[in-house]
Amino acid sequence: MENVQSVDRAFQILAEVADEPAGISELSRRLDLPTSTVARLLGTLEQLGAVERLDDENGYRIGSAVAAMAANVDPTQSLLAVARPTMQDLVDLVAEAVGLSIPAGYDVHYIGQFDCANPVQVRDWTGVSLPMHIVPSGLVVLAHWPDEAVDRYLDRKLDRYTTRSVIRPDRIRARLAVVREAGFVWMEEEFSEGINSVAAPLFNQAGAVVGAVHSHGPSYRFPDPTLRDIVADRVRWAAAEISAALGHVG
Amino acid sequence: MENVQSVDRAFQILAEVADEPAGISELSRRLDLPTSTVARLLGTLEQLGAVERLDDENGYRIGSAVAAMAANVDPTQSLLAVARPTMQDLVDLVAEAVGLSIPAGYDVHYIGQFDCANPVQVRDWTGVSLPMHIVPSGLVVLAHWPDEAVDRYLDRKLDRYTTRSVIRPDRIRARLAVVREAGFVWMEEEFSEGINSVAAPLFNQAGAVVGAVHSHGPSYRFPDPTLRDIVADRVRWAAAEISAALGHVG
DNA sequence: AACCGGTTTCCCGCCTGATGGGAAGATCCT
DNA sequence: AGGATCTTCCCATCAGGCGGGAAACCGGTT
Repeated sequence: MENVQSVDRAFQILAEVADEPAGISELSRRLDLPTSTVARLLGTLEQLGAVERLDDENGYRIGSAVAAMAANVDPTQSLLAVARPTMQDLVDLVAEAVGLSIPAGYDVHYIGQFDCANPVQVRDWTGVSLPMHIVPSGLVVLAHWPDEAVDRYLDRKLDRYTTRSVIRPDRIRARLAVVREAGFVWMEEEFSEGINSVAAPLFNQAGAVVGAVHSHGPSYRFPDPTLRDIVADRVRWAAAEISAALGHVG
Repeated sequence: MENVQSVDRAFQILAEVADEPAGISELSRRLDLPTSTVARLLGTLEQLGAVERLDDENGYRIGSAVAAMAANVDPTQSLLAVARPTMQDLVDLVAEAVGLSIPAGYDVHYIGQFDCANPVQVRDWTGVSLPMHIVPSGLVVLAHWPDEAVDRYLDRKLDRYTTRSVIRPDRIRARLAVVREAGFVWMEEEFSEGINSVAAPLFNQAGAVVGAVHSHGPSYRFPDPTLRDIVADRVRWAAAEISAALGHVG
């Protein structure tokens, strides 16, 4: 399939400008296009509201028309798209599969997974929903809910998935306090025999928890006892990175 | 300034698809373009990730690449862009100036105003920040904060702006309960002599309050006593509309 | 199986309109 | 004032976008 050159180039420019604002000549250098071409395309994009001129210095930034269109994107896809680059980095950093999930009622819903190169790996849980107290992705979400909401969650029958599942409300509460403090949590074979997992929470611009990043692998090799803290740190780093991309500060 | 035709058309398509998903021939009819042209442009947009094919039926929806780029838009601009069409409708419905604000610490920050045709109008407050208890935009935000946060807010010196300003914590608390119930609030000359205002809260996809819509006008004519409830209803409608565009459900 | 209205995909010759070089203008340093 | 670096404008050239139309495709109906 052939592409329309000018549209292709317009989006190259848009992507570049979205990444960080720039002027005509800088873009022309970065994309290796004639300045006049970049100027013309930018002019068109500006008139469409896809880019806006910076008021202080000269240059362009991504415009509000893009935001207006993005409002109609499926929020799940949107989160995935924002998270993708960081998730891919994380796969390399922890050398195990990493996944993304969002809260859905009393469950966490797995919306994406990025696998590692290792031939032995945990199956892809994308599309599956699980109770929050059973998986670390759920626990980190729960840890940032208001007390009343947590009360409501715990005031129901809590399923056990393995012999190691923690289902006593008071013990879960104690865990939540620890999680809030640490910013991540490890869970070992509490959801399924043979799988360990670690997760950290994602926050949006308003400071609300909107999902979680996790990494999981077969318990015989994950986590390597000497790397336990390092892996957790990297997952937490990825979560912070994605939160920042969502507009979260601090 | 001349525009690049193909880029222009690509964005027409994108805007149309963002508004609601559609197939090639439908778009070609709506935009009055040859189907082959629409097909070619859509093909390019698809490859760029700007649109995605619907999996069930045939047709396209807005793609995640747009969301990824939109992540870097200034959130203020983004909210304004999403709200703009509704705000403009609201101006016509209430025949007074309407404005948009976001919470910023203990203040609300006015980020945009749309004026009415009337020659006598309230000045544009864009860029100004005011304490939450002084303006209805603030009160509706406060009404949806967790109790602890409200406690912290009220446990400070609360400024008075006019003789009618309400600054007693217990009276503010009582108001918040009413606001939570009603979904809007009127305030008359509590911020400035001669200005009345009504506001309703905006919620995002996660259900958190992210701002407010208000309408304000000179107290000698606004609100018309017989239209008081109707105006409030319309402001509430606009807020619901914008919240829906932000992904809020219910 | 053959038909049919709707779709999407593909092809290709035409000529528009995008392209890019270069000049002129603007802006900012030193 | 001069030079460096940017943006804006102009214009001849021809690449490449254009659109008509044919072919393939897809469900539903007889």
